[in-house]
Amino acid sequence: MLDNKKVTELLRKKGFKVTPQRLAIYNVLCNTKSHPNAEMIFNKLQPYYPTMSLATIYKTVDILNEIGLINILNVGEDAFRYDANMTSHAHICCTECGRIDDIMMNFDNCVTDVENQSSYNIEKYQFYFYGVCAECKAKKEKVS
Amino acid sequence: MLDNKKVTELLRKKGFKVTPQRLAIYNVLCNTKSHPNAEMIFNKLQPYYPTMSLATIYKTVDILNEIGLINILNVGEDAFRYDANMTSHAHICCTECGRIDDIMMNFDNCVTDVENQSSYNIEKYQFYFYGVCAECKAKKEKVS
DNA sequence: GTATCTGCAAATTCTTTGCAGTCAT
DNA sequence: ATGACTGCAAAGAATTTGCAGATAC
Repeated sequence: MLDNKKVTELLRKKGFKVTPQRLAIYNVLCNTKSHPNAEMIFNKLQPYYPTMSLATIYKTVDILNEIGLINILNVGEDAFRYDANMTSHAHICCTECGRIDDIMMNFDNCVTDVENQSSYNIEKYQFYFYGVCAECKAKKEKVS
Repeated sequence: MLDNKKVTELLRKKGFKVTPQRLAIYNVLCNTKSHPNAEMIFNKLQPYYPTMSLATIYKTVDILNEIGLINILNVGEDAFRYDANMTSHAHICCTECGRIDDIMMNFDNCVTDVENQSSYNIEKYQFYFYGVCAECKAKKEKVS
């Protein structure tokens, strides 16, 4: 969740150019909690950057991921989702409506355990929980 | 990891027919630890079922997943991977060579914590760790 | 000024679908 | 006997690639 000035510095330091598109895409990700996929980012920016293409979004999220500004999520859908929240946390997906929420919980002790048990050097992790969210639970009860 | 007799019973009970292809695909998954994708399963069965198509594999893994015999994994590659090990465990992926290993560790206490913190009913979870495996670590050291 | 970037279109790749013939029950 | 299944080919969908013109530096 860096401001444009910091993002600019970081992009330059890593050898990438700073373009309005790149800043805009990162800002979309900073200002949402919905973990959008490429198309959702595209739709959000459509009014402001009507000529922007999906290819630019894909190229940009790759760069943002490479320089450590965002994470790429795989919840099991056909499309990837993107997240600018880089603090250690997990995700929980509703199997009914598809929403994805953050679980702001730290699992670093799990990482230590796993590193001790395996022969890997662990760089990062992704935890996904699946279940029915409160809203969908309520809806289901109303029906039955 | 059920035997053919138990798989047969389960398929019938859930209203699916029992075919040699279905048993063969499940058996491939039971007899490997490499978490194959559809194409790998296809290649493995090619000598024995030379006319089997990828479509059959995709349809079958969907059914096996639906009746609780396998899990579908998304490690972040382009293709899904399949796992017949249904005991609670996590996966660790080597970012160098792409291998996927099991972490036979139980994370049920995390599930309880998350269920308490969120308003979800949790049905299942997937934990993915990413890092460099022992073999790739050794290779890298030799080069430098 | 020049190397990189954007945006378009085409290509690629994994997965799904429709359908005719086959098989399980 | 019949409803479900297989296998083929074609379709679908997300992502990547190639390239010409535009832009950051």
